Amino acid sequence: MIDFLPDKPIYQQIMEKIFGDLLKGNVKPGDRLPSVREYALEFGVNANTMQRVYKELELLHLTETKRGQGTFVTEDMQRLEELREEMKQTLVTTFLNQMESFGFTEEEIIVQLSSRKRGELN
Amino acid sequence: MIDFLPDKPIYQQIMEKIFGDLLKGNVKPGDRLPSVREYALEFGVNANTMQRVYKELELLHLTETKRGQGTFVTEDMQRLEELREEMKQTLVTTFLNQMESFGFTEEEIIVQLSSRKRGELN
Amino acid sequence: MIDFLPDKPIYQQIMEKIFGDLLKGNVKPGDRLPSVREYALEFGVNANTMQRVYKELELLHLTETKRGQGTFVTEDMQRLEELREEMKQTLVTTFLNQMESFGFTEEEIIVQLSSRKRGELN
Amino acid sequence: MIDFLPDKPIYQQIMEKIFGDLLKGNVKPGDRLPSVREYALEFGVNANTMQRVYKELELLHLTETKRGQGTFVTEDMQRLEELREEMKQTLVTTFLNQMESFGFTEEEIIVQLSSRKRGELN
DNA sequence: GTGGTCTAGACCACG
DNA sequence: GTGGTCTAGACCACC
Repeated sequence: MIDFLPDKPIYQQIMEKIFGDLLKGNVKPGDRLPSVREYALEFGVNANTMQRVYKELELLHLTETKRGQGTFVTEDMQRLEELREEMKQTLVTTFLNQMESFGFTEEEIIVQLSSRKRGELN
Repeated sequence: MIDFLPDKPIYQQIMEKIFGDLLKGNVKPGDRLPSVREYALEFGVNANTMQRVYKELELLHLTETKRGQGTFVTEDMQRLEELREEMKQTLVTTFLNQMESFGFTEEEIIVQLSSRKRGELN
Repeated sequence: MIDFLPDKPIYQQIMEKIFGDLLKGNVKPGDRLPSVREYALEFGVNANTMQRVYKELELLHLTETKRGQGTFVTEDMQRLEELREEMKQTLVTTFLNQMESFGFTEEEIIVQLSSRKRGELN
Repeated sequence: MIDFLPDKPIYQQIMEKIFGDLLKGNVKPGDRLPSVREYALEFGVNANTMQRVYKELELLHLTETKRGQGTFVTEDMQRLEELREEMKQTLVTTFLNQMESFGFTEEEIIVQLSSRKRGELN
């Protein structure tokens, strides 16, 4: 179920997965997340690696940690929406910049996008 | 003119830039590329870094080294086209996978893409 | 009314609050303090946490526990005065050491202190 | 020369020391800081601990790390000044809040401050 | 049981 | 040689 890319820090990949779960609503605001040790087992990583994941999530104000009780998803919906929007813009902007830097035309981009979507979604 | 992202290998960023120049036609097949030292100066990087760039470009068969004469862009147009297509697919696939993993809907993606394009291109 | 700092033990924060009440005279020597359970409810913390608060207060000879009757503020005024003086010195010394370790000049300290006081007190 | 307080993370204490050096001007903007390994030796801590120190300093935009070259003090003097001012305010505010929460009068604070200063500076 | 800190040591990517 | 990642395992503070 979990296979990490070799060229990207594991803790980042886990962060992104949890972040994705948050944005997709799989995890609700206020929910208690699994403990560091539980997640470490589930993902097959060291507890310290998970520790770091939670620390970074907290820096983004996505989670709050309550001493001795666990880690909780922020209830600040606005912050969540902000990050979601920010992420969307960043991904799209980065994508378009890359395409442009490699000289792909707008038409090519559209064609490729739609062909991929057909392949995926139909 | 050159500002490297801190989170990506410099040699890769330079590779991408040269690759982009190739794809965009700024550099023509058969053209002689600047020497390692020239480029190292231009980009303000270590000569070893440029060495690696050229090595990797050669592994992709994008360039050929002629002893004592310098490094030249491949004249194998087909190879160039192959890589161009491959790159296009990779970028688009990666982009869509990311968007999906963060739970963005197809509609959102379209809206964001078109709004960005308007901002950029008009 | 109660919001605990995340980076400091809750039991210490509660201790400081009660200590402050003592020093400010909100609570008089000989007064009976609320029971562990009452305080636990009021502060919204675990009863064990309050237990610890009382234990530490007793170690400081600030309170005395009478079996079956509850916890009472010490009537030893001298002890109270001692602790008050001690606390004052500790706080001031710590403050000055910190300011010094960050290289703030005596003048800066004075200016900042007086500007803050004006803002607060007038 | 270095003795760490037992009740505060070592990495924080080191951070504060370096931060203090920055604010005091012992280290100039643009200066290269000792490497992780050098500092680890000097402070007698693990290299990972120093790694963390540098990471946190970077989050504060106090340092910049150049791949394979080392860690450098930011040249953004404004950022430095900002943090200095912020730190000054935070320390003073925290100090006054604490004194107030323990019921010390303004006069007591002034007396204690000046007596400490005499002890220290004359 | 929870999260947080620290150490020791290995390995990698980069310049 | 530089910083960065990861693991393994110990120990602590808090609830």
